[in-house]
Amino acid sequence: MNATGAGYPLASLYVGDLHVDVTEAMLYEKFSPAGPIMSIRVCRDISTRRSLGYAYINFQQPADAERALDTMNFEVIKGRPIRIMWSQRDPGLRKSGVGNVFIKNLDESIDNKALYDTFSAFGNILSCKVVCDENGSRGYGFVHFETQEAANRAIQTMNGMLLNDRKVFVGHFKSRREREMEYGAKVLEFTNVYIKNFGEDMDDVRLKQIFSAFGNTLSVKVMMDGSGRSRGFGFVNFGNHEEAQKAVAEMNGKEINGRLVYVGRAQKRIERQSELKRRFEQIKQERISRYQGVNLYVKNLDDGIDDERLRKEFSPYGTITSVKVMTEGGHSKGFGFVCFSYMQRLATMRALPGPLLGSFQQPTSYFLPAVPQVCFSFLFLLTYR
DNA sequence: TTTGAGCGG
Repeated sequence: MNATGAGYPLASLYVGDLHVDVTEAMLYEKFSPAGPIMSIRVCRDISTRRSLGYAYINFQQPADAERALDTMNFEVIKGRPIRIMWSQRDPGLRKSGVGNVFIKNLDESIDNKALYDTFSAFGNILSCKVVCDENGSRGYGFVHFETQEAANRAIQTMNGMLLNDRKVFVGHFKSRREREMEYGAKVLEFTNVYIKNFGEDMDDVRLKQIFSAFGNTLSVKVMMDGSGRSRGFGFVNFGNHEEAQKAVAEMNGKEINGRLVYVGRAQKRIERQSELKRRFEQIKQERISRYQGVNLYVKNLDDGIDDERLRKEFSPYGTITSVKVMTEGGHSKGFGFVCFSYMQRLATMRALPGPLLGSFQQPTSYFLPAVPQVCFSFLFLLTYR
């Protein structure tokens, strides 16, 4: 397909992936050798005038535009390879993703041009790119063909082939959403089961005995520490999902070695990491909101002051949710925390001696000699670690 | 390990 194809403006090129500082003048300099140019426009944000990273080059002759596309694609301006396509105002093909191919495990030596040349054997390419960062190729890229047929040919021929000694994956492009859906469907069909809390007295053979009751176990693994002792958890992979599900349904919460065990779908490492992270964030958030503006830091405490005494001294000011004198080796470290319930916050502030009110604005320490044997200083903490 | 962005006057 070329500029004479249906729907293409005759001699207009779309140039994308432009550095924001690229100007019409720079583009003119780059493209004018290909032939007489009618107009060039870098598209800009209407209010800020900042470049949107793409431009149009309108040639007088379609043949010149075609030559520019063939010879100048991926040329570098301001350190960035430009990506040239025919101007195609109908977004249908771009949006549908038909003919879009994803390639991974690319050798770092394969750049945009090499990818383009390799895949153009299968049909007309609308757009092509190797994804890069500051260190060069990230080893994957995209080739968007004009037709599904060309994409199919490319996948059929190239998937699993060696490209500069690396076996590349070539498949239809899938959006993040599609991939998540696929993964979700796979998760629902899990066969691998995770068991924890069965203690040290366990090995593969025994675990297999227990879980064989639910079906055919393809693999059984009790995780061990360096000295060969059970770490209290392991995995059983079943021949099919129904067996795995049955094992979970019947064994979760049951007793093994006198302990209540957890039995559930085994997660991938990535999945588990993200769940742990999420849970940690949630706990942190709860803690912040629980203590926000209500926790008092008390320092300069006499050695004899314990939790009990601290609570007694502060209880006239409101409902205390927790009191803690920090200790080390059984000895007071001379400071601690008193936490009031949120509803008590204002009342607490009003009840505290006048000069102290100022301390709520800034993390300043105040010395309060009026209370016998106990010296207080206050500052409000936003968070409590 | 890695599954995008993108169409004016």
